[in-house]
Amino acid sequence: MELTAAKQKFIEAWGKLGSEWGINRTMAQVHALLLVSPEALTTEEIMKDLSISRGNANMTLRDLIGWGLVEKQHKAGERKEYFYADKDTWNIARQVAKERRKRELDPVLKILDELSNVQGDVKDPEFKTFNKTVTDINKLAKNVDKTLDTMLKAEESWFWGSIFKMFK
Amino acid sequence: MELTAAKQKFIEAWGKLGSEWGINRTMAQVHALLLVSPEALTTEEIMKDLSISRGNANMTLRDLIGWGLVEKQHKAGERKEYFYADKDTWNIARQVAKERRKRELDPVLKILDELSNVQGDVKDPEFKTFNKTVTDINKLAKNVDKTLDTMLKAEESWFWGSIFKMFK
DNA sequence: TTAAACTTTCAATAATTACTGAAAGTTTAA
DNA sequence: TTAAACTTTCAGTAATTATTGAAAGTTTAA
Repeated sequence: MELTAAKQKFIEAWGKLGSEWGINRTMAQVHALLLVSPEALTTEEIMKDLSISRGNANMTLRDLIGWGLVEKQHKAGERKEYFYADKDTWNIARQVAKERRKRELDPVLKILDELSNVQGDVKDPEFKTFNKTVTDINKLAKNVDKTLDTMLKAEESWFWGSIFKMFK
Repeated sequence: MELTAAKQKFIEAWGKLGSEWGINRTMAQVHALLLVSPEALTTEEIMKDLSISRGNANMTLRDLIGWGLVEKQHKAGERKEYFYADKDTWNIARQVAKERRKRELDPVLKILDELSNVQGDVKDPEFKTFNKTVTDINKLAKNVDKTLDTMLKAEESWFWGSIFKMFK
C-alpha cells in the first residue's frame, strides 16, 4: 500500500472508531492527521487535506487543544499558527481517560452517590431492586474511577506490568 | 427523594451517559428501566413509562437482546412477551465489553495490523512518523484487547482483586 | 378457518448534531 | 494609523441519527 493511501485509511479508521465512542468524527480525523504528520500543520493544510471548512477546522482544533491532545506552535518570523499533536500513545490514552473521567464519569458518580442514599421500605421489591442496582453500579463505577486514577499517575511500563501480572 | 423520582433520575443519568459513549439514549434508558424493575415488563409498560412508540420500543428491545443485556420471558397462560434485564453488574460490564470489543475494537485491530505492515523509506520522516504512530497504537490496542480477554474470562472477585494489587 | 391479540417492519418525519462560509474580530509590521 | 494577514464566531444549512405510527405479519384459541 502507498503511504498516502495508508494515511488515508488510518484517518478514516480513527474517525470511525471515534464516532462509535461518542467523539466527533472530524475531531478524531484531525487528530489522526496530526498524529501521522512529522511537522506541525497550519489550519490551511488541515482544511485542504480533510476537505473541511475554515470554521470547522478552527473549532475542531480548539476542542483538541481543550482535550490536551494538540498544541499551538509558532514559527519564528511567521504570523501563522501551527498545530502539533503529541505522538506518545501512552500520553494520549491517559489524556483521553483523564478528560472523559472529568466530563462524564465524575458527574455520574455524584448522582449515583445521591441515589444510593435514597431511603425506602426494605420490604418493597421495587425499592430493593432499585437500591441493589444503584449501589452495585456505584461500586463498579468507583472501582473504575480508582483504576483510572492509578493509570493517570502511572508510568506506562509500570501500569502494563501490573496488568500483565494478572495473567500469571 | 421519592423512589419514583429517584428511578427517573437514574434513567435520565444512564441515558445521558450512554449517549456520551455512543449508545442510543433510548436504549440506555430502556435498559435502566428494566434494571430497576424487579419484575419483567411488557412492551406496553415500557412504552408508557418512557413515552416512546411501539416501533421504537420493539427495535430497542431487540437491540438490547442482541447486546445480551435483556431476555424475553413468557408467563404461563399469557400471550404477551415480557422483558427482563440481568441485574448482575459484573455480567453487564463483561457483556458490554465483549460486544464492543467484537464490534469496534477487533475491526480496528485488523486495520492497524495491516497498516503496521506498510513498507516505506525509513529515511523519510513522513513514513517514520506514520509507522511509529500506527505501530504504537497497535501495541496499545493489543494490550487493551488482552486485558479485556482476561476480564471476560475472570470472576469478578478475582479481577478486582488483581486490580487492587496494583495499589499496594 | 378465522379473528383477536400480539409483534415486526419501514417509509415518512422529527430531532439532533455537525458543517459551512462570510462577516467580524484581532494582531502585526510598516 | 492603516491595511494586510490571519483567527474566531455564529446564523443558516446540511447530514446524520432516532422516532413514529400505521400496515403487514404472526401466533393462538376457539
